[in-house]
Amino acid sequence: MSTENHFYNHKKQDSAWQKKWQADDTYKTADKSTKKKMYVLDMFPYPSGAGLHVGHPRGYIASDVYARMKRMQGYNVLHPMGFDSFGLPAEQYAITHGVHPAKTTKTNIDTYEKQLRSIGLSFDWSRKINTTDPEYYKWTQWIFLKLYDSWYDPKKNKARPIKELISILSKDKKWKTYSKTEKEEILMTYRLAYQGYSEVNWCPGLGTVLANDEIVDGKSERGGFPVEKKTMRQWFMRITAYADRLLSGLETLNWPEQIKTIQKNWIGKSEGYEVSFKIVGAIIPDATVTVYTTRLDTLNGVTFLALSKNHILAGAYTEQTKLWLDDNTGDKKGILVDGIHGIHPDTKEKIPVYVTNYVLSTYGTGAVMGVPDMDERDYAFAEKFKIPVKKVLFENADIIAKRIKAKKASSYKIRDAVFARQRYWGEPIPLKHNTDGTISPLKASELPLTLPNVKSYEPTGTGESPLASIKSWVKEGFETNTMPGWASSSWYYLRYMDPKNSSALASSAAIKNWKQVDVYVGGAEHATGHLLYARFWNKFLYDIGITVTDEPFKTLRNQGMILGPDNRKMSKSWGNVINPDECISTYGVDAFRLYEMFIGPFDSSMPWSTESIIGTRRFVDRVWRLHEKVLAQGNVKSSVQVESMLHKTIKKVSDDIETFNFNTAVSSHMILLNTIEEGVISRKDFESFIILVAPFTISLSEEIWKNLGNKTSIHLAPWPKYNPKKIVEESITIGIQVNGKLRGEISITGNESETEVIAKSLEIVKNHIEGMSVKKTIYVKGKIVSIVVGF
RNA sequence: GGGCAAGUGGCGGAAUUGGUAUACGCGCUAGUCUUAGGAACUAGUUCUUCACGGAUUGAGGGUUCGAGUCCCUCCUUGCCCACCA
Repeated sequence: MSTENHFYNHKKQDSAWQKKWQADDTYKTADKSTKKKMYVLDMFPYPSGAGLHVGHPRGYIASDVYARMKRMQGYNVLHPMGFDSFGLPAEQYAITHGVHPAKTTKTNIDTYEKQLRSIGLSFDWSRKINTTDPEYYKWTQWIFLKLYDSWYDPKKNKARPIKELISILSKDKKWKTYSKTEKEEILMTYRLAYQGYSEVNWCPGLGTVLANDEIVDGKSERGGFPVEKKTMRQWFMRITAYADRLLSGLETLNWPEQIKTIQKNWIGKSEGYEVSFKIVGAIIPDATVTVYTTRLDTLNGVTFLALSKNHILAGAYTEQTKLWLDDNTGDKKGILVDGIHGIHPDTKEKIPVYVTNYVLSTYGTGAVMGVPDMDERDYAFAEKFKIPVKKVLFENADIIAKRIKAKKASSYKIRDAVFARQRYWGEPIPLKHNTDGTISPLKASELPLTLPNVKSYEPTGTGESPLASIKSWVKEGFETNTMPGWASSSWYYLRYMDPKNSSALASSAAIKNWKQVDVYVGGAEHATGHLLYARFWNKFLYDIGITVTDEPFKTLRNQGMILGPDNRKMSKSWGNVINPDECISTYGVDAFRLYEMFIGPFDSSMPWSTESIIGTRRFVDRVWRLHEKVLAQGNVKSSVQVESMLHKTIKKVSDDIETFNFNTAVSSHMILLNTIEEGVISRKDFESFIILVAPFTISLSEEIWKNLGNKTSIHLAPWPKYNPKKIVEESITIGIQVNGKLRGEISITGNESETEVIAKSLEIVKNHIEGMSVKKTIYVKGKIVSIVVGF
């Protein structure tokens, strides 16, 4: 026997078939189809200069296996890929190397696309999108303008056009007396995209403002630069308007519970009361401090009021004092507000008022009633400032509320999202600042507002974007901030539905057809960023009649991280990065895909093993040899065990792919192969087996399929059907327990009566029950015999 | 400090959801074959014991005829949020 035929030539097959699939448009998605639709989406990547490591494709291969099975099960599958390419890294590279970000972005996209193609992912590449393409970001800008032109009506619980708000406001006679600027200022407090002056996370190192989720341990996520508080003019997204819907919508989603919990906590809804305390001695007449509390039942124990430094009654402070109060990470700090005191609404006692660092200005009312007897923080503060601690006499909250006229109120942790970066490589915000201070949005027909070229990509350091240094840009009055990274990724799933449309972000027919993403695959790290923002935008687009479902992603699956062989996160600095190109070249794309799926449960993290991948390569070779055997053999029937195992495997693999249990699906393939090698398989059953592995082993299956005489692609062949009648068990062996310990086993067909089985079992384990009496017998059909004995 | 996961051989892990724990794969051991090598094939491989047997799913307790799976206490690891009133 020569050995040559006995190894599968992956290099030849991989490249040949990939060319063929591309030439044949095998994976092209039909815009119109009578088949049921299935939208399977990966979180699109940000193409970095480093290219892919073996951890990245795990999610892509999983979604690909799923999409392939669905295609073979007769669905019209939308499975696209694109690139999220605005953002800091390309810009930082431009600063250090002087290369235009557009150029870097193009190079990186090309590298990524080449790598993704080599993994044989069944994307419809004709739908590829690139967020830095003006034809794409035109629609990101268009959505921004819609948000700018909308307000949230809490009564109708949806977004409405701003002109409808104006007609409501006009009913008030006062409205006409306001100047144009005053009217604009009022409207700005309603717009869903609005400009505000707010304390933000300013990062001098990056020269930009950051969102909360871009800060890790008080430092910027990218670069690790320090972050400080600064009050600046910003664009915001009024995501807080959607807080309740973002919360209730979670219940309708088939998402991992962990992600739902994270979003729930992030939104942070709590129910309580607002209580007003009269203030005596303030300059403002009839001054009150309203606090938010979830524990109105402890009102009796209030001995002080604590205000945040931004509270209207907090007073003016020197820069130094402000800085001192800014630090709210360590000890409790506070200043007694001289000359004023509060009045307890129930007891009418005088209580002192403090400004403290531990009360957040952005939560509740920015003021807290201090109950040192109940609350640890209040106690720590009271102890430090020698404030008396009063023993709480609990009383029903509703009764107190009625008596002191406290209102029920809800509070949320979620904050409006900063929607501006003082950087260059992002979508321009399509607005003009007029000389009178008002703002004019661009018309839809004026979009896209394209990003101009600049000489220097360096941030100005004054908190302005490099765009501020372009005279023509500033002269036109264009906004110099750009959009943050999450803008374009908040709606891209809609663009794939109709990626080349120049008159709408996608045609309403396409959106009606594809509706929403059926299965969305990506990392869990986007729980409070992308996944929340995209839900918010989708809900807004639903309100204005663009999308047809309230939620964008029906089912979500998170992939676990692949660590280096040393169990550490893959990184250049550890030198533990495994490149997929090398794996594919050594073992072939099929062994690589199998191993990525076989390595362990899809959603858990695990180390890459450079030796274990040989196991899936052996599987590939064994299937190849089996196919040679099948081609050589005559017309044979499958052995009973093989046929039975085949049908068990059809059920198991179909179920496992459906539920993303890819590791056990591959394991079932291996068990089936082991069974086939010990028996005989018919040509027809072998075809079923090859189809069953085809979503994993794409080239191998295709080549074998051709050799079996098929003219069309296996990847469009119908998925095998499971026939329960084919599963025959001649006999099964079950255990016999005596007092809970396994003492023997018995072979049964399953047709015996309980008495029969028990009688035989007692005979088998008679040594273990000698001299004792049988107290109880249990027979769980087909599972176990349990005998209880005693003296 | 709060919340959420998870702990099973030398390694990655499986277990029909309360029914014979360690499937599948890697590695390892022995053998077969071969024109060097990486290969392939056959047998074995949780631990302990020459063996009969015994023990075993992070530790301890409980429920049950029966627990990796359910309940309680504790330990360890990972992730998320951290003065949210």
